[in-house]
Amino acid sequence: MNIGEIARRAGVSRSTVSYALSGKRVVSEQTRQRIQAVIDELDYRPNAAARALKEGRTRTLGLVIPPASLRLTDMQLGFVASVVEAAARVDLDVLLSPSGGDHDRSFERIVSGRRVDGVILMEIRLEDERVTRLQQTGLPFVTIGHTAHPQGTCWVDVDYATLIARCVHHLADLGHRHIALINRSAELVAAGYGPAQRALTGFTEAVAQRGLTGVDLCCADDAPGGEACLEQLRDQHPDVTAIATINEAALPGIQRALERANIAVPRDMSIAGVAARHWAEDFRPPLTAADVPTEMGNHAVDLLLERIATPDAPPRHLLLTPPISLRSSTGPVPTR
Amino acid sequence: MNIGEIARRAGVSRSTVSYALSGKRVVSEQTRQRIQAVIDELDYRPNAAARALKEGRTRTLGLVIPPASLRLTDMQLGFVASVVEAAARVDLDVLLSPSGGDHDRSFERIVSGRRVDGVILMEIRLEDERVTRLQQTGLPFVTIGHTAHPQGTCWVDVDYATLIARCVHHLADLGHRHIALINRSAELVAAGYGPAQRALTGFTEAVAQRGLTGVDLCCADDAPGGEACLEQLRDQHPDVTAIATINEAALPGIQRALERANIAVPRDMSIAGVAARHWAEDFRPPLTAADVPTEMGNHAVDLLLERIATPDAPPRHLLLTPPISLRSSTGPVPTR
DNA sequence: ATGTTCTGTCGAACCGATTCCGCGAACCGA
DNA sequence: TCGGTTCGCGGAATCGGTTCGACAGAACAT
Repeated sequence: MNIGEIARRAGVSRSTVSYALSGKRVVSEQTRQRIQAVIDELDYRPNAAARALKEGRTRTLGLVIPPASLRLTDMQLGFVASVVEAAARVDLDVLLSPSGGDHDRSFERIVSGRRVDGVILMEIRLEDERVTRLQQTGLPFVTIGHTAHPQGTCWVDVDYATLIARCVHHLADLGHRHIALINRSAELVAAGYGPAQRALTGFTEAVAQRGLTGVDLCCADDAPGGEACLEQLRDQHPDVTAIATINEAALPGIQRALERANIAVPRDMSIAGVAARHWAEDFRPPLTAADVPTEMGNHAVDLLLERIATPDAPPRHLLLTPPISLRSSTGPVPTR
Repeated sequence: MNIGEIARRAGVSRSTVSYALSGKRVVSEQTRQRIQAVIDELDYRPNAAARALKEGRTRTLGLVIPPASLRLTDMQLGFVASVVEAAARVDLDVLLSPSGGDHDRSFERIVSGRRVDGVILMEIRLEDERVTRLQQTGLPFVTIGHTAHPQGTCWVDVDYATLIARCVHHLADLGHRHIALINRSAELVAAGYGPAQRALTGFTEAVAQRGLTGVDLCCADDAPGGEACLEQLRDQHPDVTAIATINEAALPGIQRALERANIAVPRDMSIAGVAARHWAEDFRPPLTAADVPTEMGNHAVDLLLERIATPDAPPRHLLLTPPISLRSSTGPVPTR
């Protein structure tokens, strides 16, 4: 069922079929219709491999995700979904590569086998060999999150530093003087994971600027982690009246621990943070938070398409600072 | 950086390079080493499109997921992850196709453009045109979940009917006489979504068999849905003392509603169900539940590889019935 | 010395598309 | 009637691999 078969049945040459399909040269209306009839009848569609070979592009985007063993967070999942959706809208397919290490077979296959026209890299580290590798090969790429040296690359990221700082300012405006940051897991912080690092930076600066006392805690990225972290907080820092957090997965545990300890939100404790909308809305009471834009994947695809079209244009960045939605989890500092 | 370049630098013909790489013909040890040296130096890797064109296979699997707009459940996400992981283990890539409708462009591209060697279909409906389409084309495929006429196809599924029946029997053994089924959303049930349908069947039969009174409720697949559903249950069926559910996403809401109403689990209400392990373990108290095997994706990949290797072998099924893990959410019926 | 087998390599065809070059027919104005 | 332009189409090269058949030279048997 190849183009030759179509050509034979329509009584034309293969090139004519190709031109009729692509419209890159004029084909008389009646031949075009004859060809189209045969194509419809046989349900012909050009072979992707042959086309990719000749054209030098695959109409496929690579999406490098964290290895499957790690459970993806809702936020990450949201990225994947929006990338796939955005790609589908412009008729591109998405090839998945679960790659953690640096010389991952799947990553190499995709990159050096020219299986894709461009790559979107999720969950990058501050120093990331995959970025260097991609720069070597010259394959267009966009990262979600950015490295320590983000000048030469194209990326889209959430401005965690600013967002957490805004949370701190908001809480300080309400009179809170002792604020805790509930960060991501200790491993991630130790590994130099960008969002965790930048949240800490933003927190520290804002706290200093407002002359507050701040404590920062690492917290495993799940409900039990949140519970444990809140226990620790109550134990070691009883004077804290407000929490800022970027650890959405810990929220259910935090909530549970608060309820058990009979700490009312926001009467006894205020909480603000950065989280995917549904985490914030599921919290009781609904969480005052900057909703992490799920359309980040769309932006990444847009940037990548630009980059594929004009590889020599200076790389563009996108640092998103979504507004903080005031819900009901923050209030004035308790009068004791 | 193609095979010709390697051949020239190594002073051999292109075919010799190919044979040295594939080992399909003997190449003298010294030429092999010379070729390998050049390959290492230039970091050469064969072009995937050219290879796919000649070999007639792409070394890629297609994974058809629900459209991105619908938030994937944790269970579905687990499938995706385990499929990707299993594929990576055998050096296959995974192409994603977010396809809901029947004549989805992305689906058609993958299927008729011969972009993949086989397809894994998630979230199929009882009547699913995509299955018919795949049967037409002759492309090997495996479904996760099965249609109304599952004889001719290859699938892997969870035996929701049996699992829910077991939950009912377990609860009946504990003395419960009034049991509620909290099913998936009304839309899914109406659409003939297999798991929801089979859960209902298993529930109805088991309830009848044990002579119990059973009520079944649909419930939106999220925390607010669970809350609402439990309110409804308390309101309309106050004599229910036990719940069976397959709606893992509603669990947090169910828990919240129970806590607010001061209904202790399992003292006042027993709950059992089918859920991904982490939902069950996050529940307070930990949920007695059949843990949906995350390795379902692995099984799907295995079946698909078999099918690709021997397309004419009779299709195999896999109906998984994981054991119910007794945790602490079920107990004897309350004495009033 | 001659025929046979075995080794290692090469040349060329092929997979299925795209695209450049050029050819014949129709058409036009002079 | 002739030269030039336009239109529609066919032929052939090409992308980068794989694989089949052939073939030179060495090794071996007769």
